[in-house]
Amino acid sequence: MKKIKLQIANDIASITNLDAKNIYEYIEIPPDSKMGDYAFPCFKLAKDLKKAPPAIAQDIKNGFNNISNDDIDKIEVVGGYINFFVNKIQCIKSVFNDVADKGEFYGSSMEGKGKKAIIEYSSPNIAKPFHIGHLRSTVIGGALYNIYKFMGYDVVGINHLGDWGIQFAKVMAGISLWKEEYNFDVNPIDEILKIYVRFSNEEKESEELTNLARQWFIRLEHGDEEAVNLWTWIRKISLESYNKTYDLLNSKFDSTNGEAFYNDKMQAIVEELEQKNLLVESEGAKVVMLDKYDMPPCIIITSTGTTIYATRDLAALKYRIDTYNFDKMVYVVGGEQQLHFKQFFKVMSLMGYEDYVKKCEHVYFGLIVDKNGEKIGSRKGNSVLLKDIFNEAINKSLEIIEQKNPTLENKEEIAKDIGVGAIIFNDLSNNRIKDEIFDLDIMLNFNGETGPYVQFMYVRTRSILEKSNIDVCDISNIDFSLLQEEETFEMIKHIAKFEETLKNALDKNEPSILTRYIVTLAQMYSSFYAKYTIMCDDEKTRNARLVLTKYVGDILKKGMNLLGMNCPEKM
RNA sequence: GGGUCAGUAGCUCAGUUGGAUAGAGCAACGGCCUUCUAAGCCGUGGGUCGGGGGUUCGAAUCCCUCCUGGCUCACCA
Repeated sequence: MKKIKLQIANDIASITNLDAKNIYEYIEIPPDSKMGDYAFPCFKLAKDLKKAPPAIAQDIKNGFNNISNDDIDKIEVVGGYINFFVNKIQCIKSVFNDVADKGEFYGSSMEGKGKKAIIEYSSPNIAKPFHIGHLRSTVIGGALYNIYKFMGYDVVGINHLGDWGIQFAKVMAGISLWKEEYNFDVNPIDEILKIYVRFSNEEKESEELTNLARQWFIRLEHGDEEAVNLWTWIRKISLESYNKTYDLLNSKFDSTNGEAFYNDKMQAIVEELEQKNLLVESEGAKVVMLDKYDMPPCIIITSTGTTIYATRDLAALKYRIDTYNFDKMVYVVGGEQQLHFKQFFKVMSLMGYEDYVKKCEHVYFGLIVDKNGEKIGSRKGNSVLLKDIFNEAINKSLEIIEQKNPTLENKEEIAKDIGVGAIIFNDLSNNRIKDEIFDLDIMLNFNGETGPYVQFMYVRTRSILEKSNIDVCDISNIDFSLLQEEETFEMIKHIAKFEETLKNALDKNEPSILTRYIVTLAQMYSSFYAKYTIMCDDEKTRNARLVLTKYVGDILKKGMNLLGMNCPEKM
């Protein structure tokens, strides 16, 4: 398909003596396929050629009379548009050959070859259990990780754990005060959360508690043995609990170097800032003034002498520059932190790392809100733990399976794929910048643009293929003219857009582009399935439809896997 | 108040970077199971693209202005 568009661009270019690249950019797809497969609007040429658009269109059409192009069946002029009708059989043939050639790599490209991308995502504060606020970064980052990899990048996924800082010290202070009142044997991470919540509440009444937490953090930064031991213990049990969730979400990290990892690298950054005359004292803290850039100061050392997240982000980026020499550095962090990233990027630029800062991008996203549009947070005590949400989703899926398909084997495993997949899919189905409404009933609805719907369509394709005994890998005998019906051809055109879709999703760091692509494909296949009998009596037609079924299934599966979803073979 | 993101059908959102008659899903209503999974399909209704101005062959899209909402504005991350 791409080749056909390119050919049209070249032909128009040779007729008009214009640059083929620009022409290619102008070519668009008509709103209705009855109007053609490609269209070239001539309005943009009107000024240069000093002619009315319809006349230009007619001229170009006439020009095509002298060019032989087997891929094009018909050319029509409508107003200022030239509409091209491609030869369907040629087109189907080229798509099928392309899919067959590339196999499981269909849709990938060489775009990222030889390039290194770092994706920082998930990055929870591990002194607390995994709650709903951590979901988006984990899911969006995970999808980007997979997509970058598929597009040929050498990817480093970093879980920049929040295992340092005053927050962590609050938990430590809380434990030191109240450890006798809690039992850490059974479910230590839950007890730690209770302590954190209690500390946060009591802190509002007592400044002493805040001071105590600061003391603990100072001790930790100075390597005090008791503090370090306590820190090590909290980190270990937190990670154990986190890994259970990461397993469910298929999250993969190449590094879990969190903030603590940079503890011994921050002194160097502070010194470098001092050397470059960027640090000033203000209200007892050491800061970089950014008023020239219309931003508040960036705090590097607090008035109590400890570091802060900006310090750690600076040290981390410096370390990554030295260690990885990346081509792209993507921070998957919530939109609340936009100012922080702008500040920290600016400071890094001022230090002379502008070339690297240009390769950095803060990929942010909206909040998760409940049905009433209220933010779901962990501070007000209405904390929603991710493991509880997953359990609820999985249980609901199981109930539905019991209802719809009680004889299914391996129900628990499948319910897990459906429940977790529904949550991932929901998270990735809207533009990531918008707030996400978290409503399990909507995402588990099997009708509509949901994870279960897409999974079900995939299962259908597998179910049919299982019944057939033909070798669907061999397309040498397929009669492509049997797939020319309107909707079928539309679906094949959609298949041809897979690579473009992935490239787009990558360029914009926007997994929802892929999600919507998959939904559309699933819908198209579902209509196809309802309208035509795939296992029909005519062998040639059956074979053609089966091959198409296989390709659709493969792409659906690939797409879901890239998003981080599992896909059951039966459901 | 400053910064920033957003405002499209009753609800949740798309809209190919300025193109042809603004599209999906949910919800509502009406059809379709004796055939490959009805966990599905088909159809109907539903719009001042937040308001107003401007730019031009052409605007949901670009510029200006106003209105509304989210996030954020130095020692939490």
